[in-house]
Amino acid sequence: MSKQKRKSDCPINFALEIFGDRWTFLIVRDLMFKNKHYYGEFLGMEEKIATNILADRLILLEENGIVTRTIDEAHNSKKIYRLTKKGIDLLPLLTEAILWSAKYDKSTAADSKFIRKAKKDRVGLYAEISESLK
Amino acid sequence: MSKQKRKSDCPINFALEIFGDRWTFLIVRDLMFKNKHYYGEFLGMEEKIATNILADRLILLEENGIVTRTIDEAHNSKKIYRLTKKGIDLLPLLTEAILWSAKYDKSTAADSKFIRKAKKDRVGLYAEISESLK
DNA sequence: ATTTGCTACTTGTAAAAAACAAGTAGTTAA
DNA sequence: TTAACTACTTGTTTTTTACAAGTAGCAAAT
Repeated sequence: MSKQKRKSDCPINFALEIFGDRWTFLIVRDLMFKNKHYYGEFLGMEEKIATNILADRLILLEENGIVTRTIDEAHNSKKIYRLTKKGIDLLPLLTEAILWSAKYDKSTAADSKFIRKAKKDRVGLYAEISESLK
Repeated sequence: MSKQKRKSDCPINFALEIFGDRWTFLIVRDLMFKNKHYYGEFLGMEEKIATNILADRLILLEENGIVTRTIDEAHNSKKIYRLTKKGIDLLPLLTEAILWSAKYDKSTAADSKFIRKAKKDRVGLYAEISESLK
C-alpha cells in the first residue's frame, strides 16, 4: 500500500485512502483507548496483526502525521509510538463507529460505561480521553 | 471479500469488517449525500469503481442490512438501492469523517456549507438529511 | 566475553482481493 | 427486429495480505 495519486478530493475518500483497510484503525484504537505505545504491544492485539502489516501501517501512520515514533530513552532498542493532535482528533470518528457497532452488533464487546458516557456527556468524554493521551 | 469468522467482537473491528476497504463507504456516501439509487449511478462515481467490485459490495451491503434492493416498478430492468435505518444511522460516522478530512486535507472538496452546518447545528443537519432519505 | 533473549523489524512465498477488459441476459425503445 | 440500456458475470493480470521464517541492535545473565 504505497503512495499513489488520489482518486478524488472527496473528504470521505481522503479518509479512506488512509484508513480504508482492515488494520489501520485497530492500531489507532489501541493507541487511543488501550494505552499501547510499543510495536510488541500492537503485535499482541486480539485480532492478530501480522508483523509486516504492522510495520507497514506504522510507517503509513507516521507518514500521514497521525503518529510519532520516538526512541525510548530508558531502552535504546525500544521505540515509542504516540498519537499526534491529528490522530487524537480521530476520537469523534472512532466514537461514532463504536456507538454504531454497539447498536447493531448483538455480540458486541463494547464497554457499556463508555457507551453510557458517550451518550450522556460527549464533550466530557472527549476531554477525559484527550487528557489521558498527553 | 466473503463472510469469514470475525477476528474479534471489538466494536471498531465490527465496523471494519463491513467497511474496512476502499470502496464500501463511497457507495454509502453516494446513497447518503448524492441521492444515487441505481447501479449505473454508482458506476459513474468520480473514483471509478469497477463493475465487479460494485456488484460485490452491493451484495455485501445488502447482506449486512445497510441497503435494500427493490425493483423499479416503472422499469422492470432497473433496481433501486436505498439505505435502511441501519444505513442512515451511519450519518454521524460519515459526518465526523468529513469534518476530520476537511480539517486536515488542504485540497479537500468538502462542501463548506455542510461543514458550517455540521459545526453549528449537528442535530438539525442530521434531521434534514434523514428526512431527505425517506 | 559470550550466549540468551528481547525488540523491532525484513524477506520470501502462497493465498486472496482488486483492477481491468470483455461478454451476457433481461428489458425497453426505435 | 434491431439497437440500446441496465445490471450484472467471467477471465486474466496485478496488487495486497497472510503466514512463516530470518535478521540486526541492544541488554541482561552465565
